[in-house]
Amino acid sequence: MRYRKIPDETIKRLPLYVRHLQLLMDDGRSRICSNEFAEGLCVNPAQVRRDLSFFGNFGKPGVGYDVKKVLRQLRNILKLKNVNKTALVGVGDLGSALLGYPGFLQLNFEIVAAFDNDPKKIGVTKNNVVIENVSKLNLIKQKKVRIAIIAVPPEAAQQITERLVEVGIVGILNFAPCYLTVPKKVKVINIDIAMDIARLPYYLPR
Amino acid sequence: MRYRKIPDETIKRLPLYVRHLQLLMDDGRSRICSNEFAEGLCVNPAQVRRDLSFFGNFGKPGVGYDVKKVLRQLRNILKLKNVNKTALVGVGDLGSALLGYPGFLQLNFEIVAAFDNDPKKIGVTKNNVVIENVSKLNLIKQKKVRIAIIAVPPEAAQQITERLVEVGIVGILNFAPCYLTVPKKVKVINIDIAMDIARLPYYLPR
DNA sequence: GTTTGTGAAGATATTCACAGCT
DNA sequence: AGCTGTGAATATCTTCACAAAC
Repeated sequence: MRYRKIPDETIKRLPLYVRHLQLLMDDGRSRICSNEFAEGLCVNPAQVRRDLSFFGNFGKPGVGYDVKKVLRQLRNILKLKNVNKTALVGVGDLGSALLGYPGFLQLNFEIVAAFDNDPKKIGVTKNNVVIENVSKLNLIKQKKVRIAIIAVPPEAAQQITERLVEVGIVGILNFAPCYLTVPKKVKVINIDIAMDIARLPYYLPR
Repeated sequence: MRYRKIPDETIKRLPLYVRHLQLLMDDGRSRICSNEFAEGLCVNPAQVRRDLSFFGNFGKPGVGYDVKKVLRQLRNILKLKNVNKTALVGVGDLGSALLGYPGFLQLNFEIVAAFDNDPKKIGVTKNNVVIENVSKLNLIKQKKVRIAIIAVPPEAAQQITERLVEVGIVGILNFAPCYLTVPKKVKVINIDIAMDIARLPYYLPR
């Protein structure tokens, strides 16, 4: 394998591979070939082989891939081996749902701090996390949290973002329906639910 | 303009254009050129022009685009002009949040039916919608609903999907962390929150 | 002068197809 | 024989750059 820039599209698929490998392992499978693996994920087998080959020669010709080994490698590449401490800003309906979302824990993410500006919510404990006033975002620095989830209204999102960057956040999962401006070192991933549903009618018949 | 298959990537951007045009209109702008429009969305101006040109000659050389006209056209293309009646299956934390999500109404989506299998929830009214037993999915047929949001655990998602297709659903927004198998006529859009956060640590420094 | 719409070029991503390893 | 890893071919998407429209 020679060095090449790893495509973003590859990185997007790796978590899917991790989840599927986890299922295979739970099923007691120890080996898998690219054909069967790809079929389970509805992707092209060559795609799987190329994606994996960016990171090393994980497979054995004539045999396939060792489920456990590839799983370990991918977790390592994605930096999911150690707990990723995460802060949540905005504990409305969506934020509350995210606080209890089991998918995060499965991937080794832990929400260790939550913030809101509603006096009625501050001090309340939800899913073992005490909701703090947004004025106390400094707690993020103390707790050395580097990842934040933004679930506030769009008007507030940019200001919150800037304060999050100040206290050391370098990765943001943004649920607010707006574009965030951040320094180059900070990575933002946007989840814009309304934008996704908005293109659904286009594809429908009649 | 000659006919060409419209790229999926273009369709993904149209809802963003709709939202931005809405903001411009609320600001009282009546015209906009591709340069300024693109800047507001952090995309390339040529991209905007090409995206729009797939659907007709919306702009005037030397002048730009008429905000109102393009907004109307895009809403038309995306089939957002009439109310899109939507059913929600699964009224847990996430489902509840979606029931109250203002972004849907802004785009002309209305959740007209909600289903769950928890006896404690059935009969309860949330956001003006009565939660029904999942055994009553037939209501979807009666109400002529064509779009559904799935917010159930992954184990239940495929079975629910099949029943939804039986009662006439042709578009699905799937929040369950799994791949759904559907007939060709049915369009599925997946929102997999855990998969999005799972690639965030990869991009972080150190 | 300004800005569109688009052919052509460039960039990126996917898939084929097969040499080479087990 | 079975399967990987990958060069080459293909497909898809983005951006440039400019003639034509206003």
